[in-house]
Amino acid sequence: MNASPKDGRSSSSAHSSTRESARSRSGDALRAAQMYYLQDLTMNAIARELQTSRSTVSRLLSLARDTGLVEIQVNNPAHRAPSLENEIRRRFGVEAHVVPVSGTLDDSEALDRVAIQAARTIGPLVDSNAIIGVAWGSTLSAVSQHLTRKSTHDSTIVQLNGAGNTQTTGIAYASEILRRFGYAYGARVEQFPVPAFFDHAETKTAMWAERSVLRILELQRRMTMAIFGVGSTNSGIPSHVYSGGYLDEADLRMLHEKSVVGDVATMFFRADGSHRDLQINQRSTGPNLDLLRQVPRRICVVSGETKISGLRGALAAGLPTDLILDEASAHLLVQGSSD
Amino acid sequence: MNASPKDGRSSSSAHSSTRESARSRSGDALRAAQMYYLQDLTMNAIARELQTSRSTVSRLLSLARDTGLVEIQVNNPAHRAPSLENEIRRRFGVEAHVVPVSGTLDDSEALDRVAIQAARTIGPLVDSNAIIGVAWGSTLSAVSQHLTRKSTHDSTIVQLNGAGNTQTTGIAYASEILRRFGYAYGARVEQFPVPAFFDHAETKTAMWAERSVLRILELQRRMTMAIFGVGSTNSGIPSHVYSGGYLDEADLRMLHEKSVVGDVATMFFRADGSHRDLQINQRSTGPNLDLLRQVPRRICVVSGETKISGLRGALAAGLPTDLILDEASAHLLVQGSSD
DNA sequence: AATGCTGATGCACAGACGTGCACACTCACC
DNA sequence: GGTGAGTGTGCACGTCTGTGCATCAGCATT
Repeated sequence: MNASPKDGRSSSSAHSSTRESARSRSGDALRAAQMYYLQDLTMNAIARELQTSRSTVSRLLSLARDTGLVEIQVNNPAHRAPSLENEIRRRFGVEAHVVPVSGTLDDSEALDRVAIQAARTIGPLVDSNAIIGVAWGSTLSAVSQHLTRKSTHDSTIVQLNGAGNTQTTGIAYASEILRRFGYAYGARVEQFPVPAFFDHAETKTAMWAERSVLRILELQRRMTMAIFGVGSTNSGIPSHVYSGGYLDEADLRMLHEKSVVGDVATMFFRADGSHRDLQINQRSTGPNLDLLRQVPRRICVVSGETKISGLRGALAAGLPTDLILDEASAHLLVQGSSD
Repeated sequence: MNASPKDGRSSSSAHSSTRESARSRSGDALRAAQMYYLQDLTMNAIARELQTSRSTVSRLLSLARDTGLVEIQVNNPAHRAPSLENEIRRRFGVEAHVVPVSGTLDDSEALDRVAIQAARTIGPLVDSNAIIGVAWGSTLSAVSQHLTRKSTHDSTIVQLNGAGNTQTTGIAYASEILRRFGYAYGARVEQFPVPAFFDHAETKTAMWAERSVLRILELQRRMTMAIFGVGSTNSGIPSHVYSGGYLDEADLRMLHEKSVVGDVATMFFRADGSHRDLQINQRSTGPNLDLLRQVPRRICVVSGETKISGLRGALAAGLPTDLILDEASAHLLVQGSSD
């Protein structure tokens, strides 16, 4: 990053012990973080030692947090009674992270809180040399806004499915989502410049032979992690995909007729997880679900009870390995399904 | 712990979705911690959701921290310029954790801050099924007072060397140190009820064949981690060992004559790390240093510039794998030794 | 030299936080 | 049934912390 060459002037002859060890902003941030979080000094005390003002220390500390210098983990001791997490793991075979939210919140606020916690949960899982597939949609957009930075080497963010669409332009936000991920983890960003759905399956076939597309597909094949939400057909507030002009009337009718319950990255499935025979998936640019299932870590973020039926389908299809969802939905999930 | 059966009174009849999921104190602590550290809510907001007062939330949060529910790490990005840590690793082959302290602190305060940070650094390294050897002395005493709890299964704390001594009684604190470690990590504590030094090497030989002693030695052989300070002969403030009545005049003279620079767990060594020919070690109850070197993780905590020469010896002898020390000492350490 | 721009700083204030204290409740023992 | 120890709670207070604002230094452009 900012390779400030100010270190050359080590000098200061025999400066007893204070000595300007990396007197850079981030160096100070590290020292401040150690003193604050590891030695329990107050910001005032730190300011004195760093010879600066208390408010600067406050800012240094938020820098340290935002920058990933400080990592705060909340570990859920697995050995608690029949916690929701355990229950979900037992029934669906996925690692669950239940986000506590009081039931009386409006949807967008709940989404926001799930997103914050999701972002912080994902952080520690990101490694160097990772290839991270990222979908788009309101959930992922919210998550992307709360990522904390963590510098990695040689990581790549790759778009899971096309976002193109004739009607709205607002969908430039797909690339915005990717950009945020890339920024947070210091990773290359690989967009997937295709529409969400082709009009004709043949076009897809043709495009899938193009080298520009093949490069993306190859990256997707090598993904080490995938992050996505779910769409749900019966959602009260329909997902982007269902209302944003991606699908026409006929498509929607067809989804209903074929008992589709939801989608992940614009690949649709039924309640039992079946999907291979759905024609529309041959026009979708999302990842082949069989391929997706081979990604070592597949994180699904869900907020809102209306998405439950879509989520059930995704679970039946074995798509996620990790599930981050709000408490109310978690309750519904375990209630609705028999043991 | 306190299995308070107070849950029976669920009350509030059909409370829509709040629902008393594990409405125990530590359950609330977990929820509060998630909301505070993962969702950035204020304590007030959390209090509302948990239907309690803000001050209770404050207390829940400190419980969560003390209890190890919340873990705060400060990671030092290795890829910074010639940091002290890197320099020490390169020269001495140990992982260094330099504790920032302004040079103008009195010794006991510096020790305290090194100890706090040491305690927090050690925490994440402790695992289940660990066997942790712990020495005693002023440094370890300070560290033991700041350990944060972390529940483990089936771990053991084993005393590294005897603490018995005819003169002072205050040495009951050796067991106090162990007790604190045991409490913090939920581990069994195995004391080593022998004097620090035998008067006659033969007594040690005899004792070392006793089954009670063999049990401890066997545990020591299987240690997964050892934690110790260093003693330094030229220390201005002499370590306990050198002043507490463990050694007589003749012993001290001998240490000087043989060019002993310090000790770890009452096993002495010279500046070059040599120790096998020191007679006194045959009367000491500390662990054979060759054996100590086989422990996978060996953490040495040092505060105070007077201990540098002892520390140099310990490094020459290859005793620590990890070194936690204050900044001033770290500077001295790298300065004094040629590249 | 004057200019505007960017980013860091300190000040001051409002809001958030930790903690001593008094009180209420539970449980165990008399 | 009474009583006392132990524990958890809310209140109130003083301290600690985040942040808008004005300022200033550094730097590039005119």
